[in-house]
Amino acid sequence: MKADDLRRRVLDASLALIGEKGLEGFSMREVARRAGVSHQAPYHHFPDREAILAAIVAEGFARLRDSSRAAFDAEPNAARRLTALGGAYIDFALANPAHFKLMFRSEWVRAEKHDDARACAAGAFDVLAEAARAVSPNDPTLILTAWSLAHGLATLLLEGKLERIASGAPAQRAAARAALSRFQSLVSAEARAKGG
Amino acid sequence: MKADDLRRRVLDASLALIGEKGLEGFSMREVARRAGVSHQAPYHHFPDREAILAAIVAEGFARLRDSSRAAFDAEPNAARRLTALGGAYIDFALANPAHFKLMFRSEWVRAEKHDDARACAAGAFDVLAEAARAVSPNDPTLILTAWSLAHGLATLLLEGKLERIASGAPAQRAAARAALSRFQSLVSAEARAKGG
DNA sequence: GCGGGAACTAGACACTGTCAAGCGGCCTTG
DNA sequence: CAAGGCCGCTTGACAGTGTCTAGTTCCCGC
Repeated sequence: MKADDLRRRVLDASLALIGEKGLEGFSMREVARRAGVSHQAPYHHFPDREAILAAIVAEGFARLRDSSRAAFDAEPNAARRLTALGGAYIDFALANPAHFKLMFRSEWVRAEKHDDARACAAGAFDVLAEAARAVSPNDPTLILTAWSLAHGLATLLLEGKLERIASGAPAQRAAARAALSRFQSLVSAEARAKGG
Repeated sequence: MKADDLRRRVLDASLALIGEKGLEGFSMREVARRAGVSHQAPYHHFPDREAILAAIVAEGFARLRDSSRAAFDAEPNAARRLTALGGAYIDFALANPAHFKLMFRSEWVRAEKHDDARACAAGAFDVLAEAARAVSPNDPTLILTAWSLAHGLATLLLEGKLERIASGAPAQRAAARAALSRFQSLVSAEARAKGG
């Protein structure tokens, strides 16, 4: 078998399995079965079950970092850039639900124990921090407010908890976008009030 | 055994177990062991594992509803009331981490499938909706923005993801409070701008 | 006193994650 | 070319899980 070929196959099988059956449907042995190997073969590439999930977490943070960076570079206006980052955050969560859930559920992966996951997470965070500083340099609270808003929207959306707000996934997605731009206009209104 | 005595003991043992070992440490058989009964006894009070967790979810939403209502009644000013509700939301999450996580993680409990959990959730939601309407009656977006902010803060706090923002749990808690009041001042500034 | 059901126990089954041991082929070294 | 060793993988085992099926014990209404 090609070098690390099985490693990649295991990760792909894991993602497919989680996509089909949800996080609780993930199982070492089922992954091995889907990869067409014995139930112990994956242990030659990952020390244990959590290591597989940690690799997915690292991949997730890397993707989030990259798409955040792309959104950052595409929008020159500082206030709109923060909103664009929020949109990228939500888009990422919806496009990679398995990754996203694992990234923020310590009962599945204790991300801080896995070096590459932590490094990728730091990279993604830095983009957001830079964008928040560009809006108001001396305000450490803005980054937390913006992040929490985007994170809350993404998790509630992903868990289907917004049925009471809007009916159906597309309407919920639109509502989330509206909340983001609402936040942007709140920030802008404050900036104008201070400025004039 | 007294009627429903074991039912309560099972729930308490479950919460204690989750508190000690986390969600992933929860096990039907260990709960039975701690309740001092055979591994099958709990099945006489709950159809399956998820039903135990669903009962915890219902209890959680009931508590959240009650403490939200208390916060609502204690604060007459509409804008400050929304912030107070956000504070109550975060306090609830920190005081009942096992409840809170289960309430919003569909891989453990599909809350919508359990009637009493759904009813209690609706009750809690109504308090928030009423408070948001009091701030601005014709703005369906405000409730989602406020809820998402509080929810994002609570989950990030609970998962220990704010280490990059502030070091140590007390500082992170303070940062979350700051984000909430920052949001309140954003909303107030907008209201003044519109008013004048 | 008796039938029936409710609360509980005991045993089994298929499944899980992981440890230990074994096997075949390639790479290095002699 | 032969020998040794390691790497990737397989097989088998073990303890633990959720849940099904079958008992057992005890109380309550007739």
